[in-house]
Amino acid sequence: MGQTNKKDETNKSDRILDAAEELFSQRGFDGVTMRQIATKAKVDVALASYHFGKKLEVFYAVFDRRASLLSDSRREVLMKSSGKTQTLEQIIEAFLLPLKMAQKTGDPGWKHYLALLAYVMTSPIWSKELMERIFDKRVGEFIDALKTVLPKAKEEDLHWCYHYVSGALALTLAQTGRIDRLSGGQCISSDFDAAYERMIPFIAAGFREVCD
Amino acid sequence: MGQTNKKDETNKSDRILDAAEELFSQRGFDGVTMRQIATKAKVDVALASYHFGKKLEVFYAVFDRRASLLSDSRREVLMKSSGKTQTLEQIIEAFLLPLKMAQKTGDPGWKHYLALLAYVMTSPIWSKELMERIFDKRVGEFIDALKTVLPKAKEEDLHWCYHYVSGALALTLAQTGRIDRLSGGQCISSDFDAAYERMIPFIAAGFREVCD
DNA sequence: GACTATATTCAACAATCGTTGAAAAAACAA
DNA sequence: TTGTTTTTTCAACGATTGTTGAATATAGTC
Repeated sequence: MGQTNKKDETNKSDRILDAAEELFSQRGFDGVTMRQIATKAKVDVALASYHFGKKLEVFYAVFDRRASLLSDSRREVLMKSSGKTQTLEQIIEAFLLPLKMAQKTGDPGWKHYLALLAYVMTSPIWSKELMERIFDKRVGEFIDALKTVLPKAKEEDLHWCYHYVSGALALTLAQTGRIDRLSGGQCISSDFDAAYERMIPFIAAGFREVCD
Repeated sequence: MGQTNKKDETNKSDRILDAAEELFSQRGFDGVTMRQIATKAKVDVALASYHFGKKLEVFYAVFDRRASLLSDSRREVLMKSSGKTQTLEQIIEAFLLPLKMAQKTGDPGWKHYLALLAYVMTSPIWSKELMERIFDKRVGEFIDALKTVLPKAKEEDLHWCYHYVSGALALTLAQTGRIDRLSGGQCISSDFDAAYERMIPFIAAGFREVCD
């Protein structure tokens, strides 16, 4: 096999996924052609089909590659902190931590993937089949954790509040650059630290108001 | 002219925009072909080009058609309530009111348009040119109104909090159906009343926590 | 070395894309 | 009516799309 060394950056199979990841995150599934992916990966057009099959399967491969890493990390963090008595803020922080860590790696691939995740989360067509597959499981665990600190909360209210969290998060991951423009440069889309720092107290206060 | 009666539902020019609106909101710009638009509008393929020009200009025409209506309505509501002393909740409610009203018309066109707006808001490529054109102006007015009830707020915090609002709103408008699934049918994506009802106290509490 | 399996390239396919010019139809003005 | 303008249809264009089969190159095994 020519694919023994998985960390080799000259590995063409990985280069294809990297290129596809960046392009899909910016232009969406239909806005990207197989030839654009191949060109960016510096690879022949036919090679992507050889390794992954149809264009749709390339998209799935890109999405799945980091989905489990993210979801597993989220489960681990939530489980680890579950036994102890904890605050609402700590639960929210635990939920956001894997995303923060992914960003912190400095790997541009993760930055692109988070934008792709935002694209999938907000898309009526992709949301169902792709979020259901991996990420939906974690939401139930998150909401269960919230119930321990918000015992009076109605199930319906919890889900709507999670919906707001999910939306705020998605727009952050999307990094559209709009907040840069609206704030006159005072805020920066890619500044995830600034985003998370305020998001936690913002969300916690919202949950307490609606669910407590 | 064959286009005298603007309200005639057999008006082909309008039918094209209606069809394009629905398709673009579901599949995005690149996921829709001129032929799909024409087929849904029951019109020849060439007619869309005749009336609006390039495909991109069809997209712009769809976006612009309702953008000013929405933005003007938002300015009006914000202005009308500006003089009086008002609560944080009232300011937020005023900001959301035009969207609520648009939904309340029962016109499926508006429902599709709001989903299209969510698509544009969360897209790195469309957000800049399309949101800047019309909607960005209203955000400054909204934040100015917030300053009157949150005098101690830092500009940076206000913008980040608005960013969370914008995200929560976008995901609501997108109507992805995910909350239906996660909540086991207890919540429904298209139930804007339920979404807004909780969004206002949620957001208000968040603003107070971060900006007060 | 020879042999095999995997990886990559090349060339080309049918299908579909957005767009256009000319013909035909409809609406309008006189 | 006749003439004029606008709208709509028709047919087709060249370009690009995803995908494939055969040819070539590379790596692995003996």
